[in-house]
Amino acid sequence: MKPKMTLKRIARELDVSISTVSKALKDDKNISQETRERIQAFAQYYNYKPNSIALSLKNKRSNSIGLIIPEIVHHFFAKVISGIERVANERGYNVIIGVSNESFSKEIINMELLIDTNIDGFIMSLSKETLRLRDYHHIKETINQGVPVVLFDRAADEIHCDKVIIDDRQASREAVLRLLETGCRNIMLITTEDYITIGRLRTEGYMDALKEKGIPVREELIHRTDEPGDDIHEEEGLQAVVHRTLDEHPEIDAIFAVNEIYAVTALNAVRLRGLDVPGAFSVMSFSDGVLARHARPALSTVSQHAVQMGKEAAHLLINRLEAEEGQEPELVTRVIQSTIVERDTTRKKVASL
Amino acid sequence: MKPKMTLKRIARELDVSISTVSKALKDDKNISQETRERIQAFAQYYNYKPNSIALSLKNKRSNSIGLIIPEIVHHFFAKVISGIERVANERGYNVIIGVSNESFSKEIINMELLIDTNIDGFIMSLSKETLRLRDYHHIKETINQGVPVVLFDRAADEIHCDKVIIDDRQASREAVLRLLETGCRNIMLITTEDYITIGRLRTEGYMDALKEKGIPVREELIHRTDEPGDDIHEEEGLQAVVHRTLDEHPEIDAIFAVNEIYAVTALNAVRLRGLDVPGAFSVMSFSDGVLARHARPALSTVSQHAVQMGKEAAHLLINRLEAEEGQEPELVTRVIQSTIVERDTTRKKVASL
DNA sequence: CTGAAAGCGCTAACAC
DNA sequence: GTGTTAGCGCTTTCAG
Repeated sequence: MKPKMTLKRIARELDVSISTVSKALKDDKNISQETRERIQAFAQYYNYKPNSIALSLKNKRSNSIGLIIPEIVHHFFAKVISGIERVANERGYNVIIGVSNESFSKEIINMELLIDTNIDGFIMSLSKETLRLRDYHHIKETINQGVPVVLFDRAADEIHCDKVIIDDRQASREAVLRLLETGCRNIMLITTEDYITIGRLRTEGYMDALKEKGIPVREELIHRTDEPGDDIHEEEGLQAVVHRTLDEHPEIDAIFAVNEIYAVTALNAVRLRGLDVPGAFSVMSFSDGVLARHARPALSTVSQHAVQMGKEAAHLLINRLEAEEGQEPELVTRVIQSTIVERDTTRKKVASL
Repeated sequence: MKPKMTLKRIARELDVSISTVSKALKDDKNISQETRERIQAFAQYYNYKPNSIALSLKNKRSNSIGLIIPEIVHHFFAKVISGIERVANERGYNVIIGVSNESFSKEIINMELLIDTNIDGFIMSLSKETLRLRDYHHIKETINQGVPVVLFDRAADEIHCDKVIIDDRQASREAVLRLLETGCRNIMLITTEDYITIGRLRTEGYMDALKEKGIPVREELIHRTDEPGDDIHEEEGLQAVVHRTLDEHPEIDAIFAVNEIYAVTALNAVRLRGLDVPGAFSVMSFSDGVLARHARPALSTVSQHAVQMGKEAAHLLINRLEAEEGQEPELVTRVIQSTIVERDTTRKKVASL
């Protein structure tokens, strides 16, 4: 293990002072051409790299950004990370991850851990528990301490910071309109409890679409699953719910689900009943995973452009970090456009209502 | 933004020296009980936290570990990360990620980037290109420089370091044996090119099982897909291959695939032909994703225990990092047990051959 | 043109 | 008991 090259070592070897080396490597014109070249060649040869820790200590910035996500084994978040990681690297930043596991306290602990690591700013998506509790003091404090935060996907109005979200309500509305346009009339909604902002917004979008077309909203056709989140548990439970609902309301001719897992589960239940999808029954879903693509029939979805979301978030944060003192950009909320991907669980658009 | 508490500030406020503060906070008995308490109370009150950058500079270790993975939007890797992240956090380390994107050069760039960040060690899984090129100089050099590396999943014999792998050959053998035991005789194999170590090992396991049961290996039943890796492209291509192969060899009564995507694609092709799964045709696959669980019929798989793999890798690395000088543990290769998860694409075990 | 010195926050050996 | 000092690697101001 050869010891790391440092300014000190170079200085000693070349019999100059440390500061001369430092300047020479910065091509400071105060140093004679000759000395500069000698030092640069030497540094080059020995592959000198400045010690980033020392730089951090000096500059009080680490060029690392903290990323807090609720869950990593999750296509949506994985894709967001990939977007973040890409632009962060391009712009010279490292990404340090913390997983809150949907827990309020773990979210806080992780933030503290990362703050102690001297990250320059945060990109995060709030945990479910945080959203339920509506306790955002840790985030507000962080921002007050001068550490910028960018929220993505799961944000909260109460927190004043840059945000990257999709217009869930609008996207949901469009998806439901699409179902209506292809002739569906009785659309069951599978969503989350309302404390999950995005679930609520998607529910509202569903209602918007119905109202827009003069179709009454029937609470019986709305199922709000509680815990399972987008996790796998309780899949059984959801299947049962679908069966029961379809038993009670045989007029239902479509299901709109706020996430992939719900949708695939529902789709399987529907097909088990021998219903023809998409001939007699349609299914549409929000999604960002592989599940939709590989389900049979392949699931039509509202795609969330997760990677773009990550990129956008990273840019916002880094722009702010690199802004001149007092020149910080205004707080913005970027809305990422979502698009409907028609696959095989919906009919092609035929006539307008 | 209140300025950070530092030893210096505490010292100034309390009118003692910096080192007294430092010692007091460490509860050094050399400092009088009284002074200690006074200082501790003050520090506590102002929420003093040592600056980790300064500590890193002093100790020459950052308590961060670098994680290099080929791809993040991938269930297997996401799960591994989650395992790593969990034990790293427990043991007081941060995880910094770099994604090689299956590229040799990006793998190197990422490693350099992370080394410059002064990470204490690496956990990594080799990119496909690296495996194909068999060029491991960057890793060997890193190890030589005294930065420990733990390889998981995609390792190489040539590299001397701790490894966490699954016994792919053995696991594959068992999976194929299982198919044979449930009465399958003509098993098509969908695998990767041989330069992907794990693909090759799984192919060998397939052969082992056949030989063990006295069944000749027929190259016509083995399909080695080239690029698509476990990515989604070329799915069409694979479907076609399956159809062609089944046309030419109607005696085929099972497919064993080395990953989920291949398997689901094949499964869909098989079902499109009207074959009864698992009645007349079985499908089995390696997997670590959600796809298998949600496919219909749900796919029987060899589960890879990715989370455990991550945990194991993190422990190995941290143990080495924290070993006393000269007391480093022996290099080990941990083999993670894989298990067969019987779902609905295979028949229950009935009789032994 | 070059170098000495201070400082970023912390620790540790060594004085007093 | 407490303080001084040096040092981790680097930048930057100020002298020479």
